[in-house]
Amino acid sequence: MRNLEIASIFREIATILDIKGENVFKIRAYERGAQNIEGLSESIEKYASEERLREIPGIGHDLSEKIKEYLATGRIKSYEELKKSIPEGLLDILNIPSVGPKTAKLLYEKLKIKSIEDLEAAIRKNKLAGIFGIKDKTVENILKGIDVLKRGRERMTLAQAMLIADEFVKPLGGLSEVKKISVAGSLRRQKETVGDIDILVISDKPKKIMDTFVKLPLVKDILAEGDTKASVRTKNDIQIDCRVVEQKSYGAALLYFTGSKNFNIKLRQMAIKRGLKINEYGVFENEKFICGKTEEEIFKQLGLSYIEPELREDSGEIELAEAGKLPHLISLNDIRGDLHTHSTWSDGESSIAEMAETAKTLGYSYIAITDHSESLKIAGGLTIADLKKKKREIEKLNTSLKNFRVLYGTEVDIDSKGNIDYKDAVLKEFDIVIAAIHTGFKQSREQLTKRIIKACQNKYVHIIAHPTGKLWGERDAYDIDLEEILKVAHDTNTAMEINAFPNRLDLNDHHCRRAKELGVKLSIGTDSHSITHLEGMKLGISVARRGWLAPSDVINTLPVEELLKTIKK
DNA sequence: GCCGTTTTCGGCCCGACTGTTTTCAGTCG
Repeated sequence: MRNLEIASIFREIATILDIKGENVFKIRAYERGAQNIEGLSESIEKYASEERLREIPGIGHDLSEKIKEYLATGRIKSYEELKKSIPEGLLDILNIPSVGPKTAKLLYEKLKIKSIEDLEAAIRKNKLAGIFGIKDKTVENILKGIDVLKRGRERMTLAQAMLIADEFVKPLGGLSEVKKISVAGSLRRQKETVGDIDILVISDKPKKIMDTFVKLPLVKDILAEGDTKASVRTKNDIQIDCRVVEQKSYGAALLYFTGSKNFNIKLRQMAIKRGLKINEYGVFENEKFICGKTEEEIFKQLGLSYIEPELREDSGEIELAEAGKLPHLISLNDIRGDLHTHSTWSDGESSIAEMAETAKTLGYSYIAITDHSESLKIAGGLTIADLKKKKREIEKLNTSLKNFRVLYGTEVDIDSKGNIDYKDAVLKEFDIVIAAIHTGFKQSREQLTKRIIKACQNKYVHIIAHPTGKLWGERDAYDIDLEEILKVAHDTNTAMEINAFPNRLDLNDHHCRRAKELGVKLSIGTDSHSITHLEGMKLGISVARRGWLAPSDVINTLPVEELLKTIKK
């Protein structure tokens, strides 16, 4: 899987061409190629070996030749030469907000500035001031930009973004001048990480909205403030953009502001073919306003069925919408139970009864209590004696619960050789067994893959939990051949988990889509360690929706009897 | 560099805000 390597090379080529002042469409062609390669759910090697590279949108003759060259030789000659044509550090300068290719080129040509360090030194010596087109304000913005870059804010997780967005949406939404307010951008598309937060407001008094927005308590800096659009940076260095439009443009603005960028471009191209123009104010024929109040009417105007925000990536959904064949996406209401939770028996903070009670209030009809297994001492893994007591507790609880069932489960450890922590005789007592890797993350790709495959092949393992082990901001995914694992999962009727815990979200959307293509069943579990975590299901749902999953792809949409029948091997 | 139901050349999404050179290029989304 060298998709990301190739995508990042194409992106870098685009950047270098940009600095060199090449044709903007050529630059865009490389960016588009990179984007589409990143979005593939199969490995680029597979496309190459099947002579299908040019089926990838945006990959034509030249780019496909470069991909083949890279796969064969490990390098791309023209790229190496291109790199030599500009100083190495110059690319870093482009990462500074407010500094683009034109400025970078100017700085290099006039002052021989080749790196961020050079740039800082030049500013200290007051050398920038003499350059045509650069004055105090520009220098100030560059300095601010360098500061932001150095603090290196990463993208935030979806859960964090939701919380921060609330801090802006609630106070703004309370204004009498606000008719409607909505988050947009990658947050509305429910991406697993969010770069900045976009807020759309409908109002006839944009000035009042702008004034209030830039003065909210969380705001540290105002990056830009116009009549209908403003950008601020919060105290925790997050950029928030706010845009105000009139009611009649709500749908058009929401569509535009939600993106993705490629999705918008595709829609606007479709509009042009129909003699129409789309912008954030509406759909226009010449200068005549056609529609724009709702997203639905704009899609309809283009001959498309409604496309859910989570699907808007230009990765095939537009074509399906044209044919009226979009998948019916799963939603939170479809979930009938949580299949991954912990109780006070291991490292959870709530009792089984408390967990069950809360699950009931969420409208579920079952919950699996899947405490850790014996070898995971640090998380209070259960001994065989513990298991007997826990099972009795669950049986007793189940006799008193109406229309609800607690499933006797375990999250059993897969050891470094791929063995399951409990013996088969113990495993077969459980209603549901999920298996997971908690140690030995640094093993080779072969070893790790083998371990998980061996777990799939165990007759009593129903689900593999958090299959890639990724922890956002803490730990990268461990190196596994997921494609191979998914194939075995399919053959052994083992479900793969979407772990809904806020900093896991593992599998991701691409993995889900691939799993679905291969006919692998998915399970969404919250990995709750207290009753307060159970509501995290919505994050798992967001991954599933972005992964094109329908209710029928996810086992915990089934009634309990059917669920147990389905998972049986 | 890509692409084609206005096809193999001539297009390529569209607009807000900023700083500055005061009419517009650069940057960003």
